[in-house]
Amino acid sequence: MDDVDRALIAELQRDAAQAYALLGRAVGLSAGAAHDRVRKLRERGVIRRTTVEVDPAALGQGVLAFVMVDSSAWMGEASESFAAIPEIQEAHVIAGTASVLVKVRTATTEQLQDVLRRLYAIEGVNGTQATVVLETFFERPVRAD
Amino acid sequence: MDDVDRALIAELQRDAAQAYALLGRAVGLSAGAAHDRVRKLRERGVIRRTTVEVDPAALGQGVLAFVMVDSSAWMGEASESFAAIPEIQEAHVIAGTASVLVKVRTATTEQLQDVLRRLYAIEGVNGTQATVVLETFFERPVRAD
DNA sequence: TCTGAAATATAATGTGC
DNA sequence: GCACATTATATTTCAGA
Repeated sequence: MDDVDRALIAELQRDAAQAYALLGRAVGLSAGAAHDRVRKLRERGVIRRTTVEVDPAALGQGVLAFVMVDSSAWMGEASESFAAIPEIQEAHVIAGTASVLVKVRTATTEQLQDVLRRLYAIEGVNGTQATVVLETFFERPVRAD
Repeated sequence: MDDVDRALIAELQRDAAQAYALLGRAVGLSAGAAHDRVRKLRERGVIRRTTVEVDPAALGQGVLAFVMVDSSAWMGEASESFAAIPEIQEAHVIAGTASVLVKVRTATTEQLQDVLRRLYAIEGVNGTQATVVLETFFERPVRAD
């Protein structure tokens, strides 16, 4: 995991569809060497997968909200309960008054309300505190360099 | 933007490195037809780019926190001020008491503290309320199906 | 661990349906 | 808009340094 690996990752985050020859040139390596390093980064799990970034609004998910989920019980084993709600994009156990923070995308605020209803149905959930996003400044990949 | 397009996007989110022949088979299309639809989805901006998903911990960013940024002034034009802090992965203008919600990744809590310091330095920022993530249940792509 | 080249597979394009 | 065929291009592998 040296500077060349980090540069490769940064390039791949920018465009994972480019040829290895180009990728190698960007970091000062031959196509074969770039290929080899990327393969190892995948094997070691540093690179988890190649994926596409989509426009949520184009998929009919123009509403973004963060929801603090308050609970009475220990939520450390409740991962599946949250994963079962498809509108939830992220779920994190947090330190503080609430116990879980979730990121939710829906088409409408009515659907957001329905997600809150389903969150209340999870065993141990006491309350929710939803914060609706008015504008997203930016969402960018994990910093590689 | 029909069900086939949505299925294509879901498949590409799972693995954007697969061949068009496989991709087409997964949604009941020939390789050429799949290729054509994906090209159009890119042109229309539904698919923004092909990228790689990385393990933040492997890049030395094991600390994740969400920070509510309170402000006195209107923060609607402050995008660049937040973007200038590389540890900030996402920044959203929100409805509610705070005005901006940011997602931050650092190596240590000391570095998180330093990010808070830099947030305070932004014109109009009154205070911050950081919530450290203890465990991430999941982070998954935008729902396509 | 890299380079360079050869074999193999895929992408991209165009034609007809 | 889809399927098929053809060309161009990239991936993948391997020998050698």
